[in-house]
Amino acid sequence: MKKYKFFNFLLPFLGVVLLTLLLHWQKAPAQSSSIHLTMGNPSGAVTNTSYPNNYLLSKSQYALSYNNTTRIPNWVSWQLNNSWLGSTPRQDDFRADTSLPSGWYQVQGTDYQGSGFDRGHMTPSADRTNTVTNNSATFLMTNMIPQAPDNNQGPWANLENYSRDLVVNQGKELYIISGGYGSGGTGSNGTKYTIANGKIQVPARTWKVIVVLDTPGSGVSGVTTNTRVIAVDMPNSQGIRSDNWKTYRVSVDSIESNTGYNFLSNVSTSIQSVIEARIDNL
DNA sequence: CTGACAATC
DNA sequence: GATTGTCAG
Repeated sequence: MKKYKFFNFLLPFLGVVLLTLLLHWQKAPAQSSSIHLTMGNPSGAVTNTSYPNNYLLSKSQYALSYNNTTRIPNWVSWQLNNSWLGSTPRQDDFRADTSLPSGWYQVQGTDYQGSGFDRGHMTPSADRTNTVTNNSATFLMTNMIPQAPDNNQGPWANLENYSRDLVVNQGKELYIISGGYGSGGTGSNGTKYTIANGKIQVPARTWKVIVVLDTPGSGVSGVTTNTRVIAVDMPNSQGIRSDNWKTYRVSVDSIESNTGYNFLSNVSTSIQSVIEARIDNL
């Protein structure tokens, strides 16, 4: 009898503990737990097949909003710091992303062949060289957009190299978001609006937003009105190969108005309004 | 000139 | 795997 009385005494406490755990478990999926979405979720993407054109794919290596109409990501977002970098060689295993919801077309590793467009990485292979698994993940076709070779291998690649330099040689931590917008690009076989028999759309422009944190690990609170933000918007076209990426710098505000996305939404609006209006000039 | 990175065939 | 091209050191 004594034992039962003791249990009755404990019951309310047990109830509170269980309820607290339950609430936490329910809340967990709702928030963007991904480190790659530290600065925000630009389109409010959710992992819900009711929104096939803004479907959140959250991987340990990066997060993205997939568009099942264009068959390319709306945006891809990833963290870049020293811990992601190592000596793993490029895996080159371009392949379909089988994690897409069943019934959706899966862009094949071969779908860009003969199109005149590169399978342009959003999260670069060279930004994930710490393990074979992480490098290989960048070759999933959901991380690709059809990119004009002169864009991808020219100023776009140079900005990627510059970004890694900020991490390796200046100790920065970056939060990067990139994608395309508009319709119709000019690749090595001319202007196209779609490739792969109309299955995949070709964007007219490619854009990128890079938040440069002086203190790795400082997160959103490391962002001040002095924080450097590099944003670029360049044509998805041939003929720009030898252009300096710096000539394509714009404000985050201009990319927001062209894409309809809201960047850095986890940063206080008073800081956002300053750093999103500024055009990088370093 | 070489190595790293972006690719294609 | 071989080849092409750019860039940084």
